[in-house]
Amino acid sequence: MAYRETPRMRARKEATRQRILDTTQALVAEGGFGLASVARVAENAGVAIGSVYRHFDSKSDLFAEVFRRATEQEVNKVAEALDTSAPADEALAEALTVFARRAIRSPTMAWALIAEPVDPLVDEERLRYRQAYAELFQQNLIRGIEQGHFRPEQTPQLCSAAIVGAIAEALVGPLSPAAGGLDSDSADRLINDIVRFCMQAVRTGE
Amino acid sequence: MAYRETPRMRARKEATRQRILDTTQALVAEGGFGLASVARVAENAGVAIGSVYRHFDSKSDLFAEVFRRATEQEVNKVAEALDTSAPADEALAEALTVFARRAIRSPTMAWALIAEPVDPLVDEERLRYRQAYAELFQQNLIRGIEQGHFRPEQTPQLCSAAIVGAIAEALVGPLSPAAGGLDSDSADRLINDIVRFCMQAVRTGE
DNA sequence: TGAAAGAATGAACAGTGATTCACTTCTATT
DNA sequence: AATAGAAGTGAATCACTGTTCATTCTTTCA
Repeated sequence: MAYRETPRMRARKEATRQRILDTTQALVAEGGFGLASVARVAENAGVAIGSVYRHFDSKSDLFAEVFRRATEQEVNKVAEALDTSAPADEALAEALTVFARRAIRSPTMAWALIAEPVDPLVDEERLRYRQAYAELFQQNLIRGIEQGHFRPEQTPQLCSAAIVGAIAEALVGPLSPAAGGLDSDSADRLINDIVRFCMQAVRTGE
Repeated sequence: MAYRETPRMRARKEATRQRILDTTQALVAEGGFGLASVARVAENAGVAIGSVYRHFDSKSDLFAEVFRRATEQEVNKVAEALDTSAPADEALAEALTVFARRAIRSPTMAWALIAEPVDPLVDEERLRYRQAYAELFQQNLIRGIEQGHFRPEQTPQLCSAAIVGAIAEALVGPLSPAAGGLDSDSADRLINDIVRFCMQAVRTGE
């Protein structure tokens, strides 16, 4: 035996792996999973096509991991916003604001994570991700109902789906093909409108 | 000159054209535009692949026309529901019910029309279709605001997008991968929940 | 240094699907 | 019946991607 994996090599391999992941995520943010062909990923990452397959079993695997990474970030941000001692309605408003602001900042990524059809493997991840959101919102809605802020007769699971859909469509639908980015004023107005829409939908009449 | 187009021939051509359109629409309803490859369309329509290109310049053209047809039906149904002398809020509730019921009846078609990424040409049509909905809802919302049923500070265009998104996501998201169809009881409950969500979102607190 | 073993490479392959076009079949007219 | 002109055909072509693997390059260690 003349060769053994050494820490240096392991670190280098890991770095390449991360570079491939970063590159892919950047491509997805730019044009969805559809833009991230293996050839393009390889080129942007500065490796050969074959090397991608040294680090990932298949393109689906790579995509699933990118999806997981990107999603985790988003869910964590929302979870953070909901994890507060403030009243449930305020917490929800804040969480929706965070969600919307981040989606506006990268609408293509938002679309890719929420709605782009990709692959059965990614769809599996997507279910988990929906589940994660649903659980977060569900807890918040239950808390809000207890506190008397939210209407008690609504179905939390459905409402969270409807909220996600409302945000996604309001953002990526009418706005993504339009001029590059919207100025921060209209972005703020948009976020306010969306949050108001969703809050009003779940909130009790006071 | 030995051949001239005759009414009989024109009718036959038109019939084939319609058959291709019908077949394509059926495939889209079954599995989205992705299922409608030219080869499959041709086979199901009982013509050769090349014949499809006698009737349509390209697959994109065919898709755009199918999209237009299918969409027009939906928009008309919603317009019908909104065109009433009843109060604006009742009209909206009815329109949303119609929209949701029809989407539930053919969720794949709903998804294909609302969200499936297809083609720049279809995207153009999609914008027109959004515009059509936005105009319909906008008029209704304006009427409802005048009548004091809807909150005056909301942005009609945004709200209609949010509504479309909420319905779409609530329907196709959590429900399409599940068992084939849902029984009529849970379908009714789902429709009620969605309509309630949207109505509550735009309606004034009374 | 040199041999062993892993890492990297990218041309070649395979699958898919839109589009073309040389050819056949059909229709209407003389 | 003969024929011009249109409709119909589907195998071949083109374009695009994911995946493989024989070959080359690097790293390690005796």
